[in-house]
Amino acid sequence: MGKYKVVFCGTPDFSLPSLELLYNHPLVEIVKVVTMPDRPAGRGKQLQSPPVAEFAKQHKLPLLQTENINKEEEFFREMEKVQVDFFIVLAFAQFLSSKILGLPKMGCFNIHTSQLPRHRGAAPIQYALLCGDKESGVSIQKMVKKMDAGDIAINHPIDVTPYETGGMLYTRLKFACSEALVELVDSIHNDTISYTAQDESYVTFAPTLNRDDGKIDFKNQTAKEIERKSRALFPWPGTWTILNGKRLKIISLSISTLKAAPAEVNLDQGTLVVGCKSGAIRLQNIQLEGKKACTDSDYLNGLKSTGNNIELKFGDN
RNA sequence: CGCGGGAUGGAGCAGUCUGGUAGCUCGUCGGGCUCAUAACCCGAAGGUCGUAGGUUCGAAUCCUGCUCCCGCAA
Repeated sequence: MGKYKVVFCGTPDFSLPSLELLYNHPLVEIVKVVTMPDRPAGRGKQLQSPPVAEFAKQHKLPLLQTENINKEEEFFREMEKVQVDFFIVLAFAQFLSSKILGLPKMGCFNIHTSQLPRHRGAAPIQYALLCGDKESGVSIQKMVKKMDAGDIAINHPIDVTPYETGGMLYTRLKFACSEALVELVDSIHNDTISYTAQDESYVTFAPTLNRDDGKIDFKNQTAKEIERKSRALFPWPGTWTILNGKRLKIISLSISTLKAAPAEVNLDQGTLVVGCKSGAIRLQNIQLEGKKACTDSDYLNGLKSTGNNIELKFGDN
């Protein structure tokens, strides 16, 4: 019996463990890797290849970089000819048309980093933490035209720790995806695959986050909300606020027992404590724009060298 | 050549515009006070001011090249 002919669609480093697993899987032959085009990125806007493209080049896998997979006629005909068995789609950032969805014999499988139907959308990892979920996981669904709404083939739960950050959960799920993928290939191979329809009444959405979502408003958010947000959005997109008219990145913070009026500071213990709508937050590690990250006490020590009274104003204008 | 900030004893900063060989808050070390302390008091050590060159009687400070770090943006 021949290997399964598989197309892998993905873009960032998050896709790599799963791609690598398929690459090393004895039952799988990767007939094409599809990813986004090279983009100018970073300081100086250098052109950079997506990690998945790098991997494909390095291991001499057939690679297609495209802005829109649905418009790649040649790719479509080629895949039709080789009779692809299934697609694996993970962090691809493109929609697949129904034409593509119907191309492979067994359909297209999407690996999603939450237990569907909870947290459909682009940012399920952060939303799990924002919502204070005790459990997260990986679902593999058979893709349909509606976003993240397909029947579930594999459900692979993992626990969430109370101190978990977005980055930590991201990393754990990155590898959990490849484990779920093993289960999927197994179930296909043993012909034990079964599908469960999603219960639409439990659907929640996790829309794309951007930098503005990381803004903290001490007047209108409680300490508890801010603490959760800080963990959920670390390290991306990160949380920040405006201090004395400049952007202040907040690397880490904790809930403080000290008291302070909303958006007012309390420096009584040599730490930077800011009052919230309710409760107060200590900003432990902060980074002023153009500066390196440092602790709150380092920052306060530095302010004293100016000799002036320390005035710290949080918020806009 | 996308925009911008920065590099000063171990840490975070001031001083740069208006050149005259360096200061603040911490930390460290020694001593004192205290039942004790992350608290307080006294004292000390520690810096070729990122790097190369230029201007000058004299450069952390003005000019030029280079390296590294960071915010925005993608």
